[in-house]
Formats: sequence, structure tokens, C-alpha cells
Amino acid sequence: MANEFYEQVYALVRLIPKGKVCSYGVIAEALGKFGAARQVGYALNKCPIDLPAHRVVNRKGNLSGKLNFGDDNMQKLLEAEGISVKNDQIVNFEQHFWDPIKELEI
DNA sequence: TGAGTGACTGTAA
DNA sequence: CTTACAGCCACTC
Repeated sequence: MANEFYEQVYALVRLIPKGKVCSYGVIAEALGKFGAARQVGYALNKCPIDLPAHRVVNRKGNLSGKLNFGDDNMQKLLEAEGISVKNDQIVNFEQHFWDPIKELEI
């Protein structure tokens, strides 16, 4: 690929602290692609094994790519990090939400 | 090149 | 809060 955007997405996802989650739109925004949330998801679709994609969810906190994440149970991984998941949706999403822009802005 | 697709989001109801 | 519609950008066929 050699797409810088993809690399940035991967790099940012890896920066997500354990026990925290983020939305596609925020990631796209942090990379300067305000309307490219779908591309973030597309980038994650490549899903490198070392990429904690389970920490990335949509704006509703729904595990959109749970099935696409792989054989592993995305919900289980989140719960292992202290994130409660109910009905494929993160509980207290705002509480676990991590804003890369705000964090990187420091 | 153009049409179809998608791990999305904002707005409206 | 959810559901439905439209807009959005990049990739695949």
C-alpha cells in the first residue's frame, strides 16, 4: 500500500491506551480527513494482526467490525481491558472514549 | 472511466 | 436513546 494515511491510522490506533476506545470519525479527523471515517474502517479492514482494532468502534460505540476482526472475540478483548460490552455495544462509551486529537494536542 | 461497495457520520423524525 | 436518509471519501471490479 505505502499509503501514508493507512500508516497514520495504524500508528494512531496503536497509540490508543489500554482500556480506552475511539471512533472512526475522530481518527479520520485527527489525520485531517474529516469525512474519511469510512476509509479508516477500510484501512482497519486490512487489519494487521498487531493492530488493536477492537479499540476502534463507530460513534454509537457499536462493535461494527466484530465479525470482520477475525476469529477472536472482540468483546472478550474489550472486557479484558476493563471495558464492558453489551449487545455488541460498549457500555459507558463516553467514559471509555479516548480523543486522539485532544491527547496529541498537548 | 464509471458504477458499486463499505469496520462511518450528521441530521431529521 | 434508535431508526432512516443522504453525504461523504477511497478502494475494487
